[in-house]
Amino acid sequence: MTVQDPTTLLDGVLLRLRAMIEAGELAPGAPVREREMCERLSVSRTPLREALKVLAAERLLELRPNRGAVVLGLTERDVRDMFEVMEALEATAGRLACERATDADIAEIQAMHFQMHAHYLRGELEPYFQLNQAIHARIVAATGNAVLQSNYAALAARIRNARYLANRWSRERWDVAMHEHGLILDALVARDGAKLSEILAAHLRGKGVAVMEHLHAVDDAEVEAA
Amino acid sequence: MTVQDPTTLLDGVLLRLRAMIEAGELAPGAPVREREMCERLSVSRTPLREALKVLAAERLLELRPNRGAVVLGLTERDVRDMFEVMEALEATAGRLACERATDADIAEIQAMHFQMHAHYLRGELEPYFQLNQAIHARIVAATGNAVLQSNYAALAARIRNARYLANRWSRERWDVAMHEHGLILDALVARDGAKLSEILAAHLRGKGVAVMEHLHAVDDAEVEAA
DNA sequence: ACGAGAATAATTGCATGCAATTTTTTCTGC
DNA sequence: GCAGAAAAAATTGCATGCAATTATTCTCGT
Repeated sequence: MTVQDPTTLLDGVLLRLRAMIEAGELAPGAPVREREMCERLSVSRTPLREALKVLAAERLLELRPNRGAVVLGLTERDVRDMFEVMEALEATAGRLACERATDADIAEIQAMHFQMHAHYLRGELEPYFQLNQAIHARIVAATGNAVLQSNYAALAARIRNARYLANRWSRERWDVAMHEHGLILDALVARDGAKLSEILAAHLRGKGVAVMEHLHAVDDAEVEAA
Repeated sequence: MTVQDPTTLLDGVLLRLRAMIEAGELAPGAPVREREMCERLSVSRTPLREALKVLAAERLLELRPNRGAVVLGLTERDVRDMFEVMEALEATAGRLACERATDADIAEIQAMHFQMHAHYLRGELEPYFQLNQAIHARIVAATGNAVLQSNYAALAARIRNARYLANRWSRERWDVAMHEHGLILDALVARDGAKLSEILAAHLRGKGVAVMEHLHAVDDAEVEAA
């Protein structure tokens, strides 16, 4: 009669490990020692090892036979590749969402948009990002396409783990993004699928470019530090 | 010093299980009993159970807590959703492949195309399908985008498991598909990304429609049989 | 007979133990 | 001192055992 809501230990371990990776508590490149992590999560090696296999399948970890697991970081190429795929997925999502979203879906997204706008005006970066992600995910969900949704979510999760992407935006970039979000909402409300698709793709390309630039900036800084 | 090439037992089990599912040896809805499968694969429950978790993460199995694993079939909606996503991925692949494929890539795809055409002329369905799949996969690979490639491969694998999709084509449908493949090759050779993207999307939509129709035909037959 | 409920069997989830591999430490010879 | 080998320690991969849950069979009352 304990408080174990996650149906199984494995589920709990998966949730906790994913959270730790996303939080950066387990940084990219960090090895995951089994016994140590077992103690930390208070489970035996069996469910932990099962979780490691699953996370490796999700490309969050790499399993080196006989040599343990390490948290996967993202190379510049990974980021580029992922943005390209997300662009394709979001473009499709935009088109389909305009066809299939219920009015309630759109109303909800609209509400999120305004709330995000408020955070933007107040310069509250973190809540802004949170809602930003939520809006994009919500548009994808509004397509009613579960496969699209899960593929998108998997990519979003992987990208989120590269935390350096999130913070540090130029004011300009932020302004542009917010403006684009206005266009996104307009197209959605008008149910103009072609336009929404196009705007989402452009929006994501912009984001991708910004991220890549920032990646370079980080690299340069590291080079100088070395 | 046995002949165990797969680095680890888990890998071997994964390979064999995937093959069994794809071959229909494990039909959709069939439960996977652990001990039984362990005997069949000559491994203990540990690596088998790890494999089950991974396959569940890949949506090939469903894990019902305390009640074992079952092979997942595809609902009509699943098929529709998956074709929509594949269409998006292939369209993107077409565009990127035209930008980035090497001449060697294109030459190889061209060779596969002609070989496939030969099978078409001889009415050899199975080899045709094999090459058909290989060509699409090869175009995706030619983008150099590993994320795109793995997402595409995962979807293709899941769809392949619904084997009823494969056989049973109308002659017309086959002719149309072969014709479209000609256009695909032309666009690729001309490195016309926009066109290739468009053709691939249309090609996949056609395939999707054919599959859905066939699905309905199967359903109707089953209804009559009942 | 038939169905509800108890007893039994089978199955899953997890912990632990052991062998094989890898990593670290300690030795040895130069 | 130090590079390299040998030994020790640690870590992973896998098998097995046990408790808990689920499925099956049996029993008994109507």
